Amino acid sequence: MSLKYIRENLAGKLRAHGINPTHQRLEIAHALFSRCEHLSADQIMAIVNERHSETSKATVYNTLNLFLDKKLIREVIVDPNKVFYDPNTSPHYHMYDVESGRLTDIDAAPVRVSGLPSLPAGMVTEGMDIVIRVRPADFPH
Amino acid sequence: MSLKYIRENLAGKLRAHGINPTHQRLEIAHALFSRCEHLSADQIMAIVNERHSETSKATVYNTLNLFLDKKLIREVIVDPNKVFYDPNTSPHYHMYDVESGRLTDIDAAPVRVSGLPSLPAGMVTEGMDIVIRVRPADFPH
DNA sequence: CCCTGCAGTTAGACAGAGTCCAATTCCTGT
DNA sequence: ACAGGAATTGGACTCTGTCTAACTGCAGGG
Repeated sequence: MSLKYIRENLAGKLRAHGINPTHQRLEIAHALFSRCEHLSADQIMAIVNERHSETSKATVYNTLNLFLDKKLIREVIVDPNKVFYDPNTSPHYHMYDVESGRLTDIDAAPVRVSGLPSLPAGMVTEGMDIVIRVRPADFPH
Repeated sequence: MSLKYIRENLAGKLRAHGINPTHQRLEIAHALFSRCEHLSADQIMAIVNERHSETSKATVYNTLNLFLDKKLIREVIVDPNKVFYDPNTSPHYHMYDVESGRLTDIDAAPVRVSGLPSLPAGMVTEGMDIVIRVRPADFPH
């Protein structure tokens, strides 16, 4: 599976979500989807501009918000300082290592949650986030 | 139950958590515990300085972080822009109205979660956060 | 009663994430 | 080649939160 192949897939993926696949958008999508990690905006900008500065901060944010809007990626809010962007849009939850800041996926399929109250009238669920905060056993509390 | 009574309780509460109850700390504790809501740092500062400016930004943040440290309050991270401080330290989860930004408690007692994977070796759980994101049914998607 | 010392508070400078805007560049269709 | 809309850009700006160095105020000892 060549890089070219990945990129062509990416362009199709963007189009499938109604996004015009420009050069910068492909770069950013590639950063997110090639390594399947949770990245923050500044990490993405660093990756995209590794060789030589090609993409501005404004574009990175524009693009990420566009991707969010078109439901190509998800936003994970666990750290008060920054948002993580998650290329995995299948139902899943997260485990957050508070020491290292590392974020791991938890498949939602086997998870069952019961005993939740019913929603207030006129409200609908957008989604449910579960974050398990963990730390190394020897980490100074 | 007079205001005085509430305040004396508060002072005791702070002392019980190893916090020296100064004037500013009591003001901030009162803002959080009298109305049992989820407030952000700037909301707290606005409340405390309603009459005349008495408490600086630095003190508000110092105090909130001190309260967090001493486990008098909890931090709720649902909004990318700001942290909410939660005076309710009993086990509970949250419902977040993405339109209004309003945050409501969900008692943890009746809730059961099963099917979670086991923790990686050497890791311990700090806690589990569940956030149900809701919106009005007629809210423009 | 006045020192001394320390905990708490303060203003303001600073840092980092994210937004906004006006100007420019890039495409695409003709 | 050209016009027009979409995308991108740098830079200024806002906002949340932190840091620092100076200041305040109180408690305990002489």
